[in-house]
Amino acid sequence: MISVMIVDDDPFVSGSLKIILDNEPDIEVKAVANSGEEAVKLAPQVAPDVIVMDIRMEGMNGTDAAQKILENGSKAAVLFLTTFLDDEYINKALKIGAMGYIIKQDCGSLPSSVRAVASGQAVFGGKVVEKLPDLLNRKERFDPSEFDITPKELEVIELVADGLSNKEIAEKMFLGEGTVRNMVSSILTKLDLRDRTQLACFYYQKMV
Amino acid sequence: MISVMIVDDDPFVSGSLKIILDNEPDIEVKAVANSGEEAVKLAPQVAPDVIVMDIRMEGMNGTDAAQKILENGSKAAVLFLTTFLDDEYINKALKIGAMGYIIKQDCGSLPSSVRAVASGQAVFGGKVVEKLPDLLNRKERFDPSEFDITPKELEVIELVADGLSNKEIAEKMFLGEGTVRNMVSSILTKLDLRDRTQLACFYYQKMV
DNA sequence: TTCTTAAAATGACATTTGTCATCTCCTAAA
DNA sequence: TTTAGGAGATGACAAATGTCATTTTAAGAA
Repeated sequence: MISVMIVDDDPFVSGSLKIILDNEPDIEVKAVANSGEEAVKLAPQVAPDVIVMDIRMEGMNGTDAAQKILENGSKAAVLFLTTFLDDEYINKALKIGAMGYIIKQDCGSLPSSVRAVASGQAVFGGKVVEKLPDLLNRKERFDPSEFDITPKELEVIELVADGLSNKEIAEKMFLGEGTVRNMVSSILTKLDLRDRTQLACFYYQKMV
Repeated sequence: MISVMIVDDDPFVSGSLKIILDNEPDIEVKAVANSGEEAVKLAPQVAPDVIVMDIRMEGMNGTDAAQKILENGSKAAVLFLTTFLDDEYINKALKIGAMGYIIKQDCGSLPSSVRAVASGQAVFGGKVVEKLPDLLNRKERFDPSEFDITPKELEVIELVADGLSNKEIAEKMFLGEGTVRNMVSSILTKLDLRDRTQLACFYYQKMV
């Protein structure tokens, strides 16, 4: 039997998660916390095998709470939930030793993810993995807002620096090829560069 | 019902895996391949949801086989098995879009891993995750003689990776523009790349 | 609702790029 | 000496790229 603690500041969400997980014969929700602080307090008493935790919460956020809990000696495997792709958190989640990072939307996969995490495997939402190499390598000594580079443009930059053609980028981002061309063009203007190769060089010299 | 194909060049291992997985009510082993080549051949007919594959095999290795299979349009989620921590393979596995990378030893977690992978989550053995940040940052050293890159070609590569156009490179090296074009073309062939941007990426990822 | 603005797409265009066949030198080996 | 081979060059060509003007679409503000 896998014992679970759920942490989410939205009672509706935590309630739903509890129902989903309690419905599984081999999973038991032992506690529900409505904030990071409460989770830190409950963890030692409950001693769950798995902690399912929202990463973005009012007050103490998910990663900080998890860090505290693990520092306090908990053996729990932490499985983070996120509504969308929070790039910024993945790094920290990995660093503190989280065992999972999945998208809230596909709750259908939650039980199997909990089991996998309980058995010592690490689980990531599919989309997260695709970005993993980029995310871990990025060192951010470049401030995109400085040149008002939009998030979408940043994505294009990373794909160009991965060697993709405009057509490939278009497919990956669900845009028209011409659009990508325009975006690249606009990026080049903003960064005062001439072509995509210079953009790739810029990326590796200034952004990685 | 999750359909699975098992790939391992050790019949004892593949047999054991089949027994373990067939024992699960919601998992069905549809095929067992004893080599990478066989897996590539079988994949289109079997069309499994998940491919459980040994990463280190005689003949075609796991990553190459998986790459081929995915290129052929298979929608399968690939779950790699490894006897211990094969650092070298993780990078490539991630790059080709593998959905799992776990340790053979803890077969107890295999069913739950298969389920998680089938539901679109990515799964990694616990120890793998700890090493992930290091692994992704490390770059394999590049040996120019390996690809018989001439010294002059090496110079061209560096200039391309500096963002220069063919014309600029030609001026700098006192060559014709066409010659530079041919040299770049030859370099691309040798390194199995498509265009100068990919060459620049290659340079920063493998050569600097 | 209408108006406004930003994002996305289109089409036309010049340029760059990558590939290939071919040609000219030049040099080293026979 | 002849010859084979490499480096460099040329021309032709298709494809990809970057730029620009313009249009369509979607979403918000009025």
